[in-house]
Amino acid sequence: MTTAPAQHPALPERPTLDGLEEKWGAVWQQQGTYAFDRERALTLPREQIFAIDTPPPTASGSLHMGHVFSFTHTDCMARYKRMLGHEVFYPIGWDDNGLPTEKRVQNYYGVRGDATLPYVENFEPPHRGTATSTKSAHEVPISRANFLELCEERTVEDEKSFESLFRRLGLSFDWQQTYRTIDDFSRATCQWAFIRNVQRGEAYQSEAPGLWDVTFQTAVAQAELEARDYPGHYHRVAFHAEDGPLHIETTRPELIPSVVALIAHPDDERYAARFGTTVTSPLFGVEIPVVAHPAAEMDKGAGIAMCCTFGDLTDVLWWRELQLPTRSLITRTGRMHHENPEWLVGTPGEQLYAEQIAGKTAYGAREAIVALLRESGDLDGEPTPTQRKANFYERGEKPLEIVTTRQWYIRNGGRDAALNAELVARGDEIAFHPAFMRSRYANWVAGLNGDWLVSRQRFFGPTIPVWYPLDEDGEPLWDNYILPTEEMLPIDPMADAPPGYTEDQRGKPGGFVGDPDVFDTWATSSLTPQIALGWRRDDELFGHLFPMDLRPQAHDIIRTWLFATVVRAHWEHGTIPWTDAAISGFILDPDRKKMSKSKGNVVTPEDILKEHSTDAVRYWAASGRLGTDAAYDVGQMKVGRRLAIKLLNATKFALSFGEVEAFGEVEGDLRAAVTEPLDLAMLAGLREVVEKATAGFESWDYTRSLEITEAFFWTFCDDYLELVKDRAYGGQGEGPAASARAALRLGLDVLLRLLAPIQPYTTEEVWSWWHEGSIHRASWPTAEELPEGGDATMLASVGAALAAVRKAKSEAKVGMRSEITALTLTGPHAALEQIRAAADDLRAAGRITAEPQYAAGEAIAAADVELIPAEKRAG
RNA sequence: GGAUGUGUAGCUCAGUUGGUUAGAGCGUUCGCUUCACACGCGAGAGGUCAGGGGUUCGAGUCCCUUCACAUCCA
Repeated sequence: MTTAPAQHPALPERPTLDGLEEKWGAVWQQQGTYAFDRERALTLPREQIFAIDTPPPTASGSLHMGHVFSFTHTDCMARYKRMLGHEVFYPIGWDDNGLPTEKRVQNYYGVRGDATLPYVENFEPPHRGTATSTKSAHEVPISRANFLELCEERTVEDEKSFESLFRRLGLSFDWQQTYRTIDDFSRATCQWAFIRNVQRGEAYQSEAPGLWDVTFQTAVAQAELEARDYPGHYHRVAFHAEDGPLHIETTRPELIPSVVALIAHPDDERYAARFGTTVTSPLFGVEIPVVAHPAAEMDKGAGIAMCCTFGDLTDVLWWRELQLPTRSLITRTGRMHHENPEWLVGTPGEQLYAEQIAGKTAYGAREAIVALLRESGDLDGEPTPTQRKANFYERGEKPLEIVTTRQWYIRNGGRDAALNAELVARGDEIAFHPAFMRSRYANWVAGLNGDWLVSRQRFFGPTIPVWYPLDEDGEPLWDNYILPTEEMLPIDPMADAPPGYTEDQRGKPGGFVGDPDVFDTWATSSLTPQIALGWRRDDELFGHLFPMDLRPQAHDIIRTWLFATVVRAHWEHGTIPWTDAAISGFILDPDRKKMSKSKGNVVTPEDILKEHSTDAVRYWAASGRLGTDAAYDVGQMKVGRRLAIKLLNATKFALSFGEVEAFGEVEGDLRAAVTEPLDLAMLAGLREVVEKATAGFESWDYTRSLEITEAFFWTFCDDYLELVKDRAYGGQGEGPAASARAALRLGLDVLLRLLAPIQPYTTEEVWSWWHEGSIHRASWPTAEELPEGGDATMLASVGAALAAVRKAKSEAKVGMRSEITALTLTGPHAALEQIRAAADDLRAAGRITAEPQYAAGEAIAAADVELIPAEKRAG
């Protein structure tokens, strides 16, 4: 029930948006306005809780308008749910681990992690943000532990700038519900979830050819790949057979020493006679078979390809399906093996390899081999330039190599059709907003071709909690791996000894070694629901709130973050991790280009917020629908700013007419004071607005809700407020004045609450002028709280009559103060009746001094207007 | 090449199960110091709904097709 306080509202002389962020930000923080009430949540039925799996920003990453955009979307929903009375669980975490942080630390401090170095006490890095060179030669190698200390230092600092932005943006997080993906609890959660996967057979280790980044020297997963055009040259090279040369075309002649087969398409007539025969490789003289496989592309190059284990993923396919030998040449550093490969022993190529190839980079080896081919006459013609698609690590600059390594994998349906179908079905259980984003998910899952590789040969991340016993010769017994117990977590197998061993047995025959790797960053962030809700730490809360309600995120990481989270929840809990996924689009610059640092078109969000005010920027963000890319549009921010200022001024004006009680009989219930048909008409229109605005939020369309409310608010200001202001001042007596004042208050009370999720600062400021408590803890408006009995079309009719009067003055090019001494209003009969019923309001607003004439007509219009131009004021 | 989305006023975008003359804001033009707001108010101009074909009494909306753009995956 809306009640008017006894004292006159304290209205500011000249309301302003300036300073509202500081003023209300401090109040919200101090009063815990957005605090999550765990005890209340546990007593509520699940459907009255709204739990959000907030995206933890990469602390070392840059702040950009995309953060402002998507976080505002989620915050609008969170605020709506909170006003509905839901207990909102809205945590904020920081994604610290991973390569972005390592790169930032390397550049910021001028250091490089080196696992072979010992820890140095009180290490002082050469730079703190002052490094001028990013060349690795200028980086100081430091121990893993020292490196981790610097990662820790840097991320804590970087988090502060995010916090500052998020607070100014007015995000209604509970800042007590925070986590860092590198903190002890997150690491323990990550390790324990993995151990459970291992124990149930959902994770396994395998020695297999995999994608490898030679720059970062780490394995890379399918989800981190990026196919890019990469310039190369086709080299037409002759292989030798008894009946003459067989030419192939290759972009990677340096791999000729490791060729294991020549492969053509089974339907390719040109090579049909060759299948089953052998040829010898040029220079090296290794005998290899010519075989058929449908993956050979007939129209590419010569139509016959050399298979090297391994040059690319097709080689891996052939190697697996045709059971070809493994002849690995490229090492983890990207250089050719130093030792002579055993398959070259005794061939003409043995000496050649040792002298010309061993230890060279792939590029150097290529140059050498091309020169040798030219010399031997096996190079046919000159190399011709070509563009090929090569796989890159998304953060890397060199094409990935394929290297055989021992790694850990989590099963994700990439090698198991039944599991794949189950995971696709999980996607069907989740409501995507917008719904078409489910296709992204389904396409990705269906297209997987391998399990999820989680080992990374990096530093800053939860360690893989596994030890391997060593046999009497000091060789690891991989399959007898040792896992820690739950109480030990988090552990570092490179620093902690496994159960039953002591540290001095590390690396000794009969002792143990630790797995040196860390987890893929998604292996931790795929557990954000578990981390945020305190799985294993607060099982009561976790049990009640999991699965959560909402995962908000951008569409580019559906294949990574969203999918990985689904995989982990599927294995550990047998459920989806949340019921809804809200997918935000990207921010494009005005030229419709994606904004990015490399394009130099980024703007600094905090500056934008200060320049336009938070509520203005939030208005822009809330004007972008889920799933739709949005333009960075200063114009929209200005519109939002105008709306906010209008809220200030209109509310001040509406309250300034005086208290409703002054006219007696009201007894606090404003609804009883609303008696005039025009006032009831306005409120009837608002009842419809409340229903539509609520329906908008319910269908995750906060933009629709905003549009509906905003449009009504402008009509409220331009037409209704103009029509009733004379009456509200008392121009028609006390009862009609009370009706207008009460209707204005009721209307604004509802309008402010409808806009509160979008413009939290302005609505809070205005609300405070005549209410106790935060608007953000007030209840979401309902149609029922407004009086019935009005006819919403009446305001439209009277408003149209007012517009007709204004048009007459505008066309006469006179001021709106000009007096109208005669006019005829035309329109449909019903509309004229409505206008007649509000004739006094219309005459006051239009300065119509004569009694208007009424005449039937099609549209509402003013005719036969006589007016006296207002005297122009001096100055 | 595949998937998904988009194409409506100069710009940014709405347009519900198909239903009068296709809407809003910005910008633009003209006018107005009107006792909340000049960060304001009022009025006007501005569209072959990407092209073509079809279904229908009726299509921006449904179907087919072509084109363009974007994103993701090959």
